[in-house]
Amino acid sequence: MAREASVSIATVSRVLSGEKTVNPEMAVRVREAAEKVGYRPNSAARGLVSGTFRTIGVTVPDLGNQYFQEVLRAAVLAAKGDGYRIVVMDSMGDADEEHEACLQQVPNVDGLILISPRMTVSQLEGLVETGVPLVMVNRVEPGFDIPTVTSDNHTAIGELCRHLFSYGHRNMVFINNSYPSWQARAREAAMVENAARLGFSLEILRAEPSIEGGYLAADEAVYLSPTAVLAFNDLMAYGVLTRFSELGVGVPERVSVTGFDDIEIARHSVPPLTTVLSPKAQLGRLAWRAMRASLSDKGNAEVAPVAAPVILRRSTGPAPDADEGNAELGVRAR
Amino acid sequence: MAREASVSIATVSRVLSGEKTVNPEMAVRVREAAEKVGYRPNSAARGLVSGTFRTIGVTVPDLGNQYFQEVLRAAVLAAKGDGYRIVVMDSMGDADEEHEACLQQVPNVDGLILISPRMTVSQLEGLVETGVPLVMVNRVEPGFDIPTVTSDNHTAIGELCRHLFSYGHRNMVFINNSYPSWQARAREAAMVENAARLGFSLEILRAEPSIEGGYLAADEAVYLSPTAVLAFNDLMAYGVLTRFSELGVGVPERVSVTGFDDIEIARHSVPPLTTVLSPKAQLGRLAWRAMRASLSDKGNAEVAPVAAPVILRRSTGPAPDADEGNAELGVRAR
DNA sequence: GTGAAAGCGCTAACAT
DNA sequence: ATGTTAGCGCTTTCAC
Repeated sequence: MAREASVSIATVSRVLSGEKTVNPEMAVRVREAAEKVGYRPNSAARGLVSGTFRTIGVTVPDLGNQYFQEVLRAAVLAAKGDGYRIVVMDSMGDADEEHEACLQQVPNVDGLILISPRMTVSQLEGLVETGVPLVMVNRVEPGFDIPTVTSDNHTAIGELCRHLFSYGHRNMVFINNSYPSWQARAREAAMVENAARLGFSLEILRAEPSIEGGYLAADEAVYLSPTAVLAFNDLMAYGVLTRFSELGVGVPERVSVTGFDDIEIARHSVPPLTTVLSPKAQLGRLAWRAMRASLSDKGNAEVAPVAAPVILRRSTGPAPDADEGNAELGVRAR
Repeated sequence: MAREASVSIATVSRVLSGEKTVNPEMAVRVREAAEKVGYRPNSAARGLVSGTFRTIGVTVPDLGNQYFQEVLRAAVLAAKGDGYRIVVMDSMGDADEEHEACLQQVPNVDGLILISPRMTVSQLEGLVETGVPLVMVNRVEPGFDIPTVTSDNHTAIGELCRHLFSYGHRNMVFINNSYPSWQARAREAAMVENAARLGFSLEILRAEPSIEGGYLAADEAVYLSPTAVLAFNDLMAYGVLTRFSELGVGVPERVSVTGFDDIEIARHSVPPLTTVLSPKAQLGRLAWRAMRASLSDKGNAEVAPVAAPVILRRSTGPAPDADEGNAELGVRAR
């Protein structure tokens, strides 16, 4: 390729890196030659010398959960807009795997976005020490100076509880993520707080954050005879719905059910799920924006939590044998 | 790091590449030093000189579809077993994007696995010309000497049609993937063939391969008043189910519905979905096996299609006003 | 504006 | 068994 256009390799490099200091007609010649030979710069070599890869790595705990997929997609799109590529790593929920994959990527990327990371604090410390720019999504870790983007679990759960409470619900079960993620802790704390403040009884269960997890937990939940079951996420809520349908437990006549995230399935369940709209696309975009800021070395601005509105659908209704009360908070949606 | 253990960098390289020709106690010293300094070999540099990256790239058209996610996961696991890493690219259904992403990865990977690739034949040709080892999943392209792994659509659809036919169904609608993928063509051809052979009337619709796509196509389908609706995949079938539930169309009393793939959602829909179990994990494993064979330069063994059994659940039943006939083919499952 | 040359962090000969 | 050295394909000074 160097001599296909009869120029030096330095010039080729300049042309393909888009430097303006090249004779235009020579640039054209180079580009044509490149096209002809099918030449593509080797990005490994390029990264080796320039120390920049125009690539950033992202970890997610579960690619099978559409929630992460949507956050991811927004991040990919935003990054692409700035000429960056994203490579994805599915940690499959394993902290060590996640940590190891990150470490492995470090020399090949300009930065790492950790979505709902599960690695331990000391593993996280190790990552920070490599000096790679980091952005965290859905996890707040005090003491770390890492740009962080989250959604406002606290307000959302407050709204959800008020909604159910105003419908007369006084016995609720919260099926939390069995993995002690930051989100799990945050939501559980908010639930406990609301139970105390509003005055309703609350039981907490734990299950795998998947359809099957919710399905399996539903029997235990129904045994506690609540009038409302709140699940950690939509997948679990969906599993609960399925099991309730099998058990003949009417939703929402006998038990109201809520999810979290508002993924596609929430709109399409029977009945459609009342849930919290986690602004997935916005989280993804903000994550990229934070990363871009880190790369260009702007200060690590701590971003405020993104608002997460409650979406009312038909899986929630008045508690059996209760006054209706003032039940219309939030937005009715399909 | 070179002198942290007071050895030459070559020795470090040898130790970390696991060569046995090193003095054990020196190896230990090196490993300890590496641990201490937090040293990790730069895989870009390593790949640059050795020409091998222990990494392979995989493209999928839609990470949001659990189907692809499961194939992927199996491939990742299998590859990891051989010390290979996998990086994922989501082409978001766009052929050009897919092609471009592949080209970009070529200098950084040892091979590429294309899952349900959508790029044109000439784009595929371009990829082949780079000389990168390729494996295709779910697409057969005559004239290309690319190892290919597929599932047996033809037999599966035959079985599905026989099942419905024996239940008395004579008017079927097939909602195909609107994107003309190889799978779409293969399944449509099989449907047409079965309609002709068994003698039932068949209408073909097209829709986006997603829940929403099926949801939207359901109205059109019901307008054709079939007794059975077969969807290209489970996502679409699920959307059909949702819409039918809204429209008050009883499943399976009035219309039977089937999907394809057997992803988690198929077990958990109301009613649970009769579908074709596409052996996702097996496809992923075989893809990796084929890649490994390519890398070690075994001949490109064309693999036989993987069997895809029909799973009978409650979304299919006797056609209205029809004799039951001999309806029990396949396996009843939860 | 362009070419020559140094070197990014490694591995693979080749020496010792 | 270990150290020395030549590049892998690029970008980036530094001359011209």
